Amino acid sequence: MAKTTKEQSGSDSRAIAIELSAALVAVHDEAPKILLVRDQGGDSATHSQFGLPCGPFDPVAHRTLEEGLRTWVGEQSGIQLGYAEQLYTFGDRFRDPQERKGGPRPVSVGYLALVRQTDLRSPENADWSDWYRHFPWEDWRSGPPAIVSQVIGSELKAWADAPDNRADRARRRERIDTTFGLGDMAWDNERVLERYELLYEAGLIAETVTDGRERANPGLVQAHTLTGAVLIKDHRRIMATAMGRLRAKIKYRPVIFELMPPNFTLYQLQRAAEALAGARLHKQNFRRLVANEGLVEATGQISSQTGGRPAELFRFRRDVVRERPASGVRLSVRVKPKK
Amino acid sequence: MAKTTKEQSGSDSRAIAIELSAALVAVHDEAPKILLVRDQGGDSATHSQFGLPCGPFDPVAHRTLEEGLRTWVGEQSGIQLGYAEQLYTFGDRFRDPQERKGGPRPVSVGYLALVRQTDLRSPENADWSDWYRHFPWEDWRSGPPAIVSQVIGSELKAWADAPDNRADRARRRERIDTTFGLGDMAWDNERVLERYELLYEAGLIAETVTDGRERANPGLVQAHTLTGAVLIKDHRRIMATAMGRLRAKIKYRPVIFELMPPNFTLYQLQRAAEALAGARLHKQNFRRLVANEGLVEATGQISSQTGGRPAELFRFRRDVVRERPASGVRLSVRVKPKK
DNA sequence: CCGCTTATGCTCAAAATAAGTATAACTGGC
DNA sequence: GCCAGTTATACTTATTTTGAGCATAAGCGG
Repeated sequence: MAKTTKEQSGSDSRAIAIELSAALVAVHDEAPKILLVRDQGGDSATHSQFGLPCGPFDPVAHRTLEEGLRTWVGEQSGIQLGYAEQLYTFGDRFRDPQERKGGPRPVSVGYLALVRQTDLRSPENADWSDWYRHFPWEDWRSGPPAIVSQVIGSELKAWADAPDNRADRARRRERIDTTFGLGDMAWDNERVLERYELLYEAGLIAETVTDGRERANPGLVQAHTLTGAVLIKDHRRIMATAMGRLRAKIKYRPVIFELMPPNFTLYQLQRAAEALAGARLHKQNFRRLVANEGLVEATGQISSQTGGRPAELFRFRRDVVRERPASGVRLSVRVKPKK
Repeated sequence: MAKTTKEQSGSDSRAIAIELSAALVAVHDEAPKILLVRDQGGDSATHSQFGLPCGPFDPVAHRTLEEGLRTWVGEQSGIQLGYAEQLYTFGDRFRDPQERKGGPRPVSVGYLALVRQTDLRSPENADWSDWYRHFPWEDWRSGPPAIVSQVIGSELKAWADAPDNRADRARRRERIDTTFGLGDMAWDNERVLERYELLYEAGLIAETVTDGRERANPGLVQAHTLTGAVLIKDHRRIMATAMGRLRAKIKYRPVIFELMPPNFTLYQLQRAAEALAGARLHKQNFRRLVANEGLVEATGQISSQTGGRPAELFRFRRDVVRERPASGVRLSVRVKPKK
């Protein structure tokens, strides 16, 4: 063959490799889950063995990018994807440490996919991991997470005070306030990626180190273990993108039903919404909203698994997609815990 | 070199070429504009010579995808991009007719970029073209466009009636109603891509033919000239994606100011919003909205170019990005023309 | 000064939202 | 069987946001 070993191993600096990667999201036991697969050999740089299901795009076998993605996910997890949407294409230099060793430039097309509770098996070499294990600062369901006030807050302040230039310090402080909802700013649950990137720049998560960036604050070695479980390569960034997109999307499209079983109580639905949003919702208003939008219809069946008064089971009204294309679960996020 | 001619010319069926393409949008004279560049040689399949500025991604020269895009746009149009965001990555087989002749699989990362009126020069080999020349059915500023009622409506009906299967016919009718806002459905100005794709499938636009798909209705040869000006390859699809995204985004992020000069009257701002949205807005409510959101501040200057009472000039308040990160020009689209 | 145009301030009703109160219907413990 | 605890569901109330329009202000050309 004309192909040289050099090219096959991808050490041609002009080489590009397109990878397809998927953030598979499900909700189980009131917790949002993401599917991780064990990487063969692991990524010595991040000390992580887990990453998102992914594989190279094959222009011969794959008619579309999405088809390729479905194939890889099926192969690696045994799951036949339902809902999937393209998220973002990641192409920054050195996304993958392998590139420094002469590997090809890795360009990754990331997808968000939603998996129904009922399709939730744990396949070989794959596991459903709690979202918030990787982003502990994103879960505000029982008030401001401890990690924000205890670790992130003070360490970010140190980072903000580091520059010699007064204006730079002000800019950093401002950015911290907006992304983390400090001062008189409100916490915006959609800014997942911005928060991740801020922590990255501030050197508060493990990826900063493994990517060979200068650490802002050298005293933080174990802080990494506090700031969430790491994935290989930049997969945690992809995950942050997926999370932000999903939190935004459930507000204006009825995608949350892609995660629910066929029949559910309104409270189960609310729990799922809360799990994704990372915040509590007002129960009565939530059900009024869902009802008024015509998103669900009663089945007549009753569930007595609730622990209190039995609840009626509902199902998603597929018609709404037709009737009111732009409906979703607009949630008024309440950040303060119930007293 | 180990590279074979075969590989260099890209006729290896496993080859992939990443292209970066940009939809540069501006507003001028109350019309939305998009920058088109002349393609060397033209695209014989579509009989179009124009397309979006684009170029191959170079993993050596380009540190990020966006950087590569900025380089190409600068080279082809002389414009230094300001605001730019990634849109979507297009990778379907045969996006580019060249692929049938053994060319590499073209994967294109599309961007939406906003250009300020003041930066609006017409560069060599490039031209600002009216959006609605390519999507005549999208402009509802003076009521339902003639093309929808006269051509598209009836032709789509024919397409819907074509299948033998009753259920298929119903599905098609339903889809037409939702995407084009017929029946009791409302016109949703964001569904630009869905409308484009429906017309594509129905064989009502030139791309259907050039892509080698079966034509649903062979009597439509000149209808193509009615259904908007074509671009090379799938660039009109990228443009539809950009348009839809922009229409959605101005409602919740203050991106519209990326298109405005530093100082403007509120009516100029409204005109720009209307040009993008393709619909008229209620004037008093628009200014109340903009004022209440704190998006603008008065400059004290007065413009007497208005043709009536002089208007005060305003400027964008950059602070809002900090204070209210999620604000935009929420526009209640009024589709019916003023009587 | 008149008729035309656009700017701007203000009102008013309808709808949507946020935050409750009140009551209903189940469970388990005794 | 009754009570405390738990969840479900109906309804109320105040506030805010929207959609639509009236009225007046301030320029222009004649």
